Amino acid sequence: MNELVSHSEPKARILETASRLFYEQGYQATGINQLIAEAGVAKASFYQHFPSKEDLCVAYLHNRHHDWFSRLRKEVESHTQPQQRLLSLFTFIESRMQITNFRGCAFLNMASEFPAPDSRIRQEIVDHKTVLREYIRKLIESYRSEVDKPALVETSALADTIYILFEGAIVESQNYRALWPIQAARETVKRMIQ
Amino acid sequence: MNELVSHSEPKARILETASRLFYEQGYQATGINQLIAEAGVAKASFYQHFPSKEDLCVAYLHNRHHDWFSRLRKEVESHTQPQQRLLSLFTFIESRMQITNFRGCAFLNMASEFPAPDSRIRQEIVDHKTVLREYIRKLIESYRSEVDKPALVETSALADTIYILFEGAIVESQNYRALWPIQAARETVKRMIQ
Amino acid sequence: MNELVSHSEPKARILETASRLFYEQGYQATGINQLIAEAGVAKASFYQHFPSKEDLCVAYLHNRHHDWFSRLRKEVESHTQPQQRLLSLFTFIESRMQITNFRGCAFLNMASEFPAPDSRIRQEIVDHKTVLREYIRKLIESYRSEVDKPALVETSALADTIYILFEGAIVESQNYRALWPIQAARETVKRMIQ
Amino acid sequence: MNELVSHSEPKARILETASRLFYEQGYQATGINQLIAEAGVAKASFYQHFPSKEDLCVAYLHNRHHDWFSRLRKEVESHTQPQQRLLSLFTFIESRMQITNFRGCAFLNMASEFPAPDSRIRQEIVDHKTVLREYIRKLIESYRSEVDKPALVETSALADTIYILFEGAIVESQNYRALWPIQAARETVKRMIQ
DNA sequence: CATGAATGAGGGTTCATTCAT
DNA sequence: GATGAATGAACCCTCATTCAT
Repeated sequence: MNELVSHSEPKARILETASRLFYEQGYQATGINQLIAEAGVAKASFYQHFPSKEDLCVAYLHNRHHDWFSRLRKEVESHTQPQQRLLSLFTFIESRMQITNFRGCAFLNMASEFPAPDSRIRQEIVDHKTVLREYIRKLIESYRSEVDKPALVETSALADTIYILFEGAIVESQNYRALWPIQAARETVKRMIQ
Repeated sequence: MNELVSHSEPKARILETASRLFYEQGYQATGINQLIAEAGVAKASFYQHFPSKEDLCVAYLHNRHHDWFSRLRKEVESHTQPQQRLLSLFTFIESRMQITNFRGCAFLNMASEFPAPDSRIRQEIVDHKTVLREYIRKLIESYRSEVDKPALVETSALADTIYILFEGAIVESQNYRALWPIQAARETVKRMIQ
Repeated sequence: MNELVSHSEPKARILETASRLFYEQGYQATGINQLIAEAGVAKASFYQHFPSKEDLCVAYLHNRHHDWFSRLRKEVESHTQPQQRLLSLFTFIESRMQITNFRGCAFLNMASEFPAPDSRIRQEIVDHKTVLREYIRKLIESYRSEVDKPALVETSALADTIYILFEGAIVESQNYRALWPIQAARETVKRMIQ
Repeated sequence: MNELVSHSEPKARILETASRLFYEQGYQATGINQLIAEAGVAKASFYQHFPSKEDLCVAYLHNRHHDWFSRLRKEVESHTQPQQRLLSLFTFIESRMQITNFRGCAFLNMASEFPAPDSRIRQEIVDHKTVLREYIRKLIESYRSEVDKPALVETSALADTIYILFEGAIVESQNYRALWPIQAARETVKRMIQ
């Protein structure tokens, strides 16, 4: 076996390699040949595990959704105060953006390459964002149930505002390759919930 | 000449066609062959006007920047009240998203396909967003100079918040193929500047 | 076990499936993967029963020869008059062409895909046709021994004429997807043996 | 330029090579890689001239139809007596079978590989055979208008019989790699028209 | 005896670019 | 200045076969 490649199972190696390449280079810029070369797998082996490149992409997004969310939850749940929990959303992506060299959101990037609205890939992306939006809404609910502060806006409206700030912060951090958009969004949220 | 093709100059036809295809399909998904076929131009003619596909992309972004901004300014300047001007940012993209079938921001979409930070393409994108960010900052300054309201946050902080809401609203409207993210952002801004 | 798959023995299932697919699609157009999938057999199991695709093809032709001939004999032997027996050759293929949606002769079709003259596959085909030719010759002999009619041509010459008409009728029925070539050949034979 | 290849135009070289390979090996057995290698043409050049392998096949059949027919006509028209003209049909294929090493009819062979009845390829094949059938019918008409012999069967019936004998002779000559089927068919026709 | 994973070679097709005219 | 033919590299995918279990 090629000693330069991981000794994990082929299917796992393919998914790991795809996760890296799709994220770093994009979907279309990543060819099957590069993918199998870096995964150390024969071409037909790849297609035994994934019927098509698109199927691999769906698996990648599905996998990434769980990875990313478990990381996010871990970060959020390391805090106990509702306000801190909300703010940790931004601390989390601040850290992620640095680690990923400001590549941004894997899901939004993928959506840019898939204009057709009804593809399975777009569905995975919407599903991911829907879960995130709901997660933020629940953090707001917890905050409001614990913190005694007059509500100027409805919970769901506040949640969507924070969700949109969160998303905007990611794409602008990616664009400028800088952390100020995330920090600005966090400060705005801090004022909203203090 | 193909009668289905515009009679404008070849270079202009190429740029018009590229604008449509790059935006609707993405950069990588648009091949040179499709481009010259739909532009009604010979292949060598194309390469005489644009040394490479990447050069065409730069020209496309440059061109689009001016188009988009002139449209935005026209919309904003159709209002006189500072608050209305600010809110018209969101009215504008609400309209644009519907017209473009929720394809989102041409610049952010392109950035997703170009991870390399130092490319001319990324530079065009950053330039565009920098101008937009500054434009919003100036709208805030006008608002604050005309409206007598105690400032809770600095002008530049408010400007960045609105800028990030603006960007987040676009990407989420694109993602969900819905207008609620734009409307939610606008309502948030409305509360901030009342 | 896949309930859609027959419960016969694996080897028999493979042969049944191959008979259908090779005949309907052709040899080259039928992949091993499709074959084992539709037969409900594992890939390695397939290669245990048939060392290669070509071996399977030989078995298919061998098998088909016996099937086809037993059907033909049954049809022919349902008649007692020598003339009727001869004409039933054409009635038989008229019926077969309709049942098989005008796919034609399995052996001639296979020969088209195997130009190399010395292959085992070509040998199977020649063997089949040789038996058929001999069968027709014997039908002629029976006819001549029973029917008292002056012979204008030698028995073997008449037999070959009918054999060639038979073969020509099949390929042209296949070509035009029509029965008239078979009917025309039968009428010609009828005149020859009246 | 590769000195081993003809100096004719690329498109012509492709068609010549395809004519040889499709006929000798079959359609499916001939890969694009082999084709372009033997034609001495780059892959993309091939696709500039022929949008697909199927298109090349259609062009091949069309081309072959004209070649084959002009050869046949030349042979037939070298005779003046109607009977000789008819019999020269068989002399012609007797010669052709030897030249082509008993590869048989390019059109019938191709039909074996294309079961789908509505393909353009099948249409080319049917068109070819329809022209041939009509040609034979006209030869019969000429014969009957010139030769004073009581007609036992209708002209069209006789024409179809000879057509079917012609076709049967080709496929059986191909099968046995022998000339006797053609000679047998010719003798039969000779008796019918003497 | 049966299996599913793995393979190298090749399938047909398209890519962005260059060249001779 | 404009053209269409030609190119090598790469595209995604499937082939018949083998091997370890």
